[in-house]
Amino acid sequence: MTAPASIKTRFAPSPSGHLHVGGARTALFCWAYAKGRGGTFILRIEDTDQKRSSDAASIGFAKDLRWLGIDWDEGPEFEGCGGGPNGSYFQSQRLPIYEKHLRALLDSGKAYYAFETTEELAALRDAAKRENRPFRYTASLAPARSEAEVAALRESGKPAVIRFRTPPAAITIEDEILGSATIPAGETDDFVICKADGFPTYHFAVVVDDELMGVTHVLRAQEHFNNSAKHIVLQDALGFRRPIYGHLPLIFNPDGSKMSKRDKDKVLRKGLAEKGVSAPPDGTVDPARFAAWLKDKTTQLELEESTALAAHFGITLPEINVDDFRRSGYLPEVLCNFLSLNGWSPGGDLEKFDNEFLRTHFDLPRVVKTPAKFDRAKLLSFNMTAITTMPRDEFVRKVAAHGAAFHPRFMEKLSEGQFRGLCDASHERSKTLDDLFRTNGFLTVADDALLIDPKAVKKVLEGGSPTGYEHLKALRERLGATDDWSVAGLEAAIKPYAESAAGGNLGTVAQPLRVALSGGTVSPPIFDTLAILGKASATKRIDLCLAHCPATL
RNA sequence: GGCCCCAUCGUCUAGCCUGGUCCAGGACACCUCCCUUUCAAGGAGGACACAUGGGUUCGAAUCCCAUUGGGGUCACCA
Repeated sequence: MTAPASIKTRFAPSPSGHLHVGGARTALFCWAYAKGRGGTFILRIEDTDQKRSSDAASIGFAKDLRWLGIDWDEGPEFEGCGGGPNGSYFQSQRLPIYEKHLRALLDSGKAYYAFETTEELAALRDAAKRENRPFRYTASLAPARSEAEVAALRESGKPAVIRFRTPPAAITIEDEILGSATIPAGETDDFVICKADGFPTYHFAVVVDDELMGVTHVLRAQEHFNNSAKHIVLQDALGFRRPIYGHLPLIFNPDGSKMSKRDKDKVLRKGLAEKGVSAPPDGTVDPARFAAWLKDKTTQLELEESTALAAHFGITLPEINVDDFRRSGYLPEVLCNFLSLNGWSPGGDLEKFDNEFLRTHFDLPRVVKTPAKFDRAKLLSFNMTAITTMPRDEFVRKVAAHGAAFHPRFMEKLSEGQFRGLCDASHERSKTLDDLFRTNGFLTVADDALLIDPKAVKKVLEGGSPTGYEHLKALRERLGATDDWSVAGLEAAIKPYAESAAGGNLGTVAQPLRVALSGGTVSPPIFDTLAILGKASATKRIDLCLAHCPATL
């Protein structure tokens, strides 16, 4: 067979925490590259670090990937994706495979046991640093031992790692995105390929799996660039093929810092400080844990804890992970589109496209070499365009699904008719699927529990001539006599009043109403707000508001 | 610090490979005005970049070199 082997890419996350947007973009590009060329896309779980990996994280990754519209041909089985002849796709379940190849390297003298403890290595590194020279581990650092001595040490149970005997030669990495780069001899040291706990290191597992799974193209973040040198020497030693490499530019925060969960902690600390919070509300975080966290800025809360705290205090945490963006009401297709634009472009002026377009157009030469700063404002703009241009029914459907998932209490309190009315009033002003829930809390509080912003009272109700209260009182009479509470009916009832009492300036009469109904100066258009609330609730709110007005009226 | 990589508006980028059509295009953000029922949105304008210095060339954003700046990496984490 001389036909070119079909293309095979893989996304290989380590299942700790949540799927980061950077990882999502890597997955997207790997997926698009393979699928656009009739190839195969693999999802492989790199769980060789026992301490950090969790099943929950693996499932979370799979879910996030599916939400983004990414499917995999081989990998863990999830919602119809995965399976395949090269399993297991969990590295922790492939230990015998790694051991076999480790054995071969050991037997041929290309790898050796090393017995230094973590502390000893740290001391060596420190010493090197003091002398201002780089530390590189080589076999010559360890005392010369005969085979029998090594065997005896092994026998005694002394912890040992296996190191690769890196050949003393320069290594050239051919990269489809960056071009080729040569790492000088001696830069790559005798790195560890098997840890003391018997698990292979990332370097070893990746090389073995990519070979065995038939991976032809390795697309990964640029932070792995130097690792490729290690992988190449390993491939040579094991007699493996060399895949084609492509290292993708990194994605940073606008200030150039790394996007990490630390960012959430920072915002949360700041928000809590501004609000003067010194103890956690019940049901959010354990008080002792909270106190410890507050004291030590280097520690971080669990994601669930910070999310609960932020929700309680109305603090908006920066989105970092894919599920953060989902929670915030971004559309998956928009996130994919925007992520693709960070590091790749189809050329020309086109920038709005879907995954199908990406699949058929993505290529390596057009990947940019420079790191990108993640611009949420532009993402938000894309999201709004997508939302406001979708059909109304689709919007209602998506908002309802979002509400069911993230705002069940809100959904319960609204009737179907009210919800539909709210959607009609909010569609064209929604930047996210979450906006409507965040900004219309006044709809779900009891009429007599509505808090009115004092600043709004002062400005809108007490101010003006006639005052807002006076308008409100007049409006209350008209509304009481109105039975048609449709948006059009309400408009017909109120507009004439605005004509006669405010010279046609609807704003003058709408704002007092808005404050009485919503407690603040921002709400959906006033006729919609009235209609959604309904006559009973709206008139009650106005009455309650009027009851608080100064006696001078 | 060693090694590797990179360098166009504030940001994401087009153009660069195959020098002239680029006094550098688009998008988001920003500014001004208009519209307006709050918040948004919308309409019309506007400001804004080839990091610097040397070459090569009739001609350079595009090719070469240096400087500066940025990033990555130097783990029994991936």
